[in-house]
Amino acid sequence: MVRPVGRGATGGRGRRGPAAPLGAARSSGATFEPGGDHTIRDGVRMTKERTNTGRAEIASRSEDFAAWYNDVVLAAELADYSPVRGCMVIRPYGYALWEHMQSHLDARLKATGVENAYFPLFIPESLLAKEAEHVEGFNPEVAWVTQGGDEALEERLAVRPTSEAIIMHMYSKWAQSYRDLPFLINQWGNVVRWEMRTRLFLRTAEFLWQEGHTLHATPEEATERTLLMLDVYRKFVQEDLAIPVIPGVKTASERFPGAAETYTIEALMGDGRALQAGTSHDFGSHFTQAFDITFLGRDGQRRHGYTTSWGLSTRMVGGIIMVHGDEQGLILPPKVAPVQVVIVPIWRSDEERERVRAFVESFGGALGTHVRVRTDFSEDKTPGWKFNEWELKGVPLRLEVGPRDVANNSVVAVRRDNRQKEPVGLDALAGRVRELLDDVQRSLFERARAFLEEHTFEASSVEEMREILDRSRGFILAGWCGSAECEAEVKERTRATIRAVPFDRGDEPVPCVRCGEPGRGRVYFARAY
RNA sequence: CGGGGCGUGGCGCAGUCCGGUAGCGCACCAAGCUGGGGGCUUGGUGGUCGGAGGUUCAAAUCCUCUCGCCCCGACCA
Repeated sequence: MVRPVGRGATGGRGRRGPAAPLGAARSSGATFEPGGDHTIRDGVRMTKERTNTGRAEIASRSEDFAAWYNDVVLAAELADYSPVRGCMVIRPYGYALWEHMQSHLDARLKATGVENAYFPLFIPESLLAKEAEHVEGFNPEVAWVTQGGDEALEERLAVRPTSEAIIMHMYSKWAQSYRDLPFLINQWGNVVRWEMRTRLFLRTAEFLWQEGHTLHATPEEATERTLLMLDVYRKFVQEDLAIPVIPGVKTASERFPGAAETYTIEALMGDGRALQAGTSHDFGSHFTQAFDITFLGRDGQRRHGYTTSWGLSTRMVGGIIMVHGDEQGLILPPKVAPVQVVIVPIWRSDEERERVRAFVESFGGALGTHVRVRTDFSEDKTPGWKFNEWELKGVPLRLEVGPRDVANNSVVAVRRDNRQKEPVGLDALAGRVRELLDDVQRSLFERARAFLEEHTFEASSVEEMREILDRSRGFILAGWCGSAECEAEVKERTRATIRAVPFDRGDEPVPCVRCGEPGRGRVYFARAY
């Protein structure tokens, strides 16, 4: 819900006038915040005498994170609700962000030898049903096509919830000899999962992602691939999206249907809830057995191959919003920001405007060859309005250019993450812009890393976990004996799940938070999206 | 699937209890003044009140049915 500004909303920016009388609260109710006071955000009613500035206002991040998130997505024009239940429209600004994410990730995937291809959206039921755990896992959320035109189909078609089935089918056709292997194929596309409850970017019935599928001659090679791709994700998310992650293994209950092992990178959102940022699955020979994928080895023996798959979705757009955003709106990591630098010209008279325009043109073009620059010369908005608008949209760096700057042969640079202003002479502009963008990228990561560290706790009992989760959400490192019973019990009592069993948990025996039996090292628990 | 809320110009809402022929702010259009943190004035455009039935002289308002969306819980990238 996006409301006009000037209604005395809490935590708003740059608003004047007395606080408006309180109206009906948001229907959404309270959201709990780390260390927050659990207030319900007050929706505020319009009054006739109040003057509005007419700009979209967003909820306070600290008071109602969920409402803030929705408001930011809508107000920054990343996405909008569609007439189709559970499906959203990704708007140009949001799609541009996704495209930049794609190009960074795509390059990283290709650097490991992966090639892109495209497989059909429709998957015959008989194929989907071949791997038992796989069907069972996805059944509840599969959308089916039963009719084409006026004709009922002989076999119904699943709208892919994931593409293992169709790709394994093709792999069985293509795999002949060990000389053909490995198959390293990635697909950028959409999938459909009939979700009960949806949220913009975080969980929609249809979403965009990439899914990579590989086939190998040996289990070792498949495992190596699985871990390699997890590391590609880790680097992409940390270096390009500036989001620190915890890599690790999923427990059996959190494992992908049909996988022998599922690996994950887990990120921590600004409200202290965890988000799975990417997953990589080692299937062993589950799928090659089910789909009869065999090849002839060097020794003349026919044997089954080993497969992997790994995916990262538009959900990470939500991750960027929830990790970096602030009360003013989005903050985008420079590497993937659709607009990295926005130039806001300032003028009073027509004469000044033309002088400023000429000045901007004198350096804007050159700057634009290095970074993604947008100049906002629209005449119907004041500079102040533009400042707020582009901050809402998360542009990492703003250059203010007015008559004073023209006179000084300089501009005023303002970074989005901390709003620090500095004058920059034209001769140093290109270099300084690059430095500032790099520094914003770095600072965002550092800030997020500090947040993650400050919100990672140790607990030695379930009670203690509950206290921590009530007081200040985040990751909780705790001992776990390895049993599904204890895992389920903890979930039941705390709503926190095991997000990852870290690779570096050490050998120290630690008593299980629930039963006290020693397990190896500690695992990460959290309430998750 | 359970619980809650909401559908009235593009957006946000009032009006619904107590029927009388639709209103406010913003946005939008025009003009002028403005412009270094969400400007001001004046004048305008725009709505079969989610849909279908019904009651009535008269329905946004009352009755019945229906569709959709959002939020909160159980499942999931």
